[in-house]
Amino acid sequence: MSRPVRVRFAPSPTGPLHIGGVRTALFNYLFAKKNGGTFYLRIEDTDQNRFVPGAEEYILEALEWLGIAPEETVGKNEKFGPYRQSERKPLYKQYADQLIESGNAYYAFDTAEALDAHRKQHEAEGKTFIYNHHNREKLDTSLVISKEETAKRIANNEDYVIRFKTPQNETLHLQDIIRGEVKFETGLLDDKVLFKSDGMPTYHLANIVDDHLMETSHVIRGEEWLPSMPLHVMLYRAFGWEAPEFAHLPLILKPIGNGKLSKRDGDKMGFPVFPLEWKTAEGVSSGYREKGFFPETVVNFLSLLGWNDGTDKELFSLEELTQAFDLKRVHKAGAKFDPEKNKWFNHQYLMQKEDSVLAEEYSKIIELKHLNRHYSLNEMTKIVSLIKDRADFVSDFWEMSDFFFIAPTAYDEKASKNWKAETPALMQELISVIEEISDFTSLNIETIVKDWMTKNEIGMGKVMQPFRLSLVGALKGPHLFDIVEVIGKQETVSRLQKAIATI
RNA sequence: GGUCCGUUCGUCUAGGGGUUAGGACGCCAGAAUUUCAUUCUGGUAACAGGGGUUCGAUUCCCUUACGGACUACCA
Repeated sequence: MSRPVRVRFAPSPTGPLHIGGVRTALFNYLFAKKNGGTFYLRIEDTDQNRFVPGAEEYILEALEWLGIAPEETVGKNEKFGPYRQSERKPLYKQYADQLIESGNAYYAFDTAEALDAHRKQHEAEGKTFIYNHHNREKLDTSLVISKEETAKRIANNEDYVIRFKTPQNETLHLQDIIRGEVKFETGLLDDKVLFKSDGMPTYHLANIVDDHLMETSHVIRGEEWLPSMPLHVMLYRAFGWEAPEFAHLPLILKPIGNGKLSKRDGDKMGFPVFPLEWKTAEGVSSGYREKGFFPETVVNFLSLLGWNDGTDKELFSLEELTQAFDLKRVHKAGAKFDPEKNKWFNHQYLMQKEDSVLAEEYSKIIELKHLNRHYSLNEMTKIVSLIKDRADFVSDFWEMSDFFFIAPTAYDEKASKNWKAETPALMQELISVIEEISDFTSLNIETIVKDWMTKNEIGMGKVMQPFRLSLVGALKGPHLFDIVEVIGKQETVSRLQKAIATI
C-alpha cells in the first residue's frame, strides 16, 4: 500500500465549478501536497448532451486563481493522457468486453420506454423496481438469450447497454478514510449501466478505468458518491485491480433552510457560489473573484468547512494548510455555508495586504470614475492606510473615502443640528488659523488648531463636529486632521467656506 | 418507498466516560474615540428525544425523531 500518492479532481464540464467542487479540488490538492504526491485534473465529459462550452476553461482558470492548479491535466504534463475522457473513448470498450467475458457484466437490450414502464408498474404496486438479480432474468438481456442470438442482435445494430452483474448475496465491508467502515448488501444494489448505447462509458466505468490507468492512489470526492462506492470497489475487484483508498467529503449546505448548496442559492441570497463570474444568455452568476474576495479567503474559508487542525487557529495560508491538512480530521456531518464569516475572513486578509498593493487596486476603481481630483500612488497609499481597517473589500473603499476626492454635496441632517448660531463665525476664525499653517502635516495642524481652541477656551465639540461636517458631509470617517492633510490647505478652506455659505 | 450517511451554542467547530463543555463568526453591552467604523474587554447561547452499559454518560451501544445524499443509457 505504499504506492505514490496520486489524487485527482474529476469534474464534468457541465457549467461553472461551484463552491462544493472547489472544496473537493482543494482537499485533493492539500492531500497531495501534504503527502508529497501529485494532484491532477481529469475532465469527465462522457455525457455529450450536457457538455457546456467554456466550462473546462473555467474550471482550470478557477483553480489557477485559487493557487491550486493541477500538475497534470489537458495540455500539461500529459504523462497519462489524454486527460479528457471523450478523447479516451476508444479505450473503454475493451474493458467493458473484458467484464462480459469474465461474467461480471452482460448486455441489456431494454429500451428506455420499457424500463420506464417497469418502474411505473412496480410503483403502482407499491414495489421498488431494482434492475438486479430480482428480475434481470425476466428482462431483455444476454443472460436469457443465447450467445449467438446476442451476437446477431448486436450485429443488427440493435441498441444495447452493458450492465454490471452485481453479486447476489454478499456483505461488503468497505473502508472510508473519513467514515470508517461502511456496510452494503450487494443484493440490494442494482446492475448499473457501465457502457451506454451511444458507445460511451458511463461515469462508473470510465472513472474506474481511468483512476486505475492514471494510477490514482486515493479517491477524495463528495459524499454524493458514497452510494456508488460498492459498485466501484466491485469493479476494481472484477478487473483484478488494486482499489484506491476512498474518502467521502461532507456536503456543503445552504446557509438557511435545508439542503445542499446549489447553483441557484448564491444570487438569491446575495453571495457567490462560484469562484469566478459566469455569464450565460440567462444572466450573470457572480463570482468570488469579481466580488472582491481574495483567493486566500476562499481557500481558507473552504478549508475550514468540514476540517480543522484541532487547535484554535483559523487563519491559514495555503502553505500552512498543506502542512496541517489531515483527511482523518475531516468530519462527517455536512456544513452550512456562512456568508458572514466568509466576509470576516476577507477582512482579515485585507488587513494583511500591503497598503500600496491595495492602493493600486483602489486606483483602478478611482480611474473609472473620472474625477477631477487626482492623487499619486503615495497619496493613495496614505488614504488606504486611513480606511482599510474598516473595510471588508477593496470595493468598500469608495464609500468610506469619497470625501477625499469630492467635496460634500449634501450635509447630514442630523449632524447639521450641531451647527449653531455661533458656528459660522467660529469656522471663519478656523479658516484664518489654518491659512497660517505652513507645515501642513496632520500632527502639526492638530497641535495648532488645538492650541487655538485652548487659548480661546473653545470646546472641542464646538469646533470639531462642524469642522468634520464641513469636510466630510457627515459625522464619520477617519481622524479629521489626517483628512485635512491629505486634501490639503486649499481644499480644506474651500470646503469650510462652502459649508458656511450653505448650512 | 428503498439504500446509505449524519445530528455539540443561530452558524463553523474543539472536546470526549467524571470539564465551570473551549474557540471563532454573528448578536448584545462596556472601554477607547471630536464622529462613524475598526480595535479591545465582557456577555448571550449547545451536547435532538428515549432506553440501556456504567459508580458515573454529552462522550460507548440500541432505538426513535429529524436532516441529508443516492435511487438515469447525468456526473
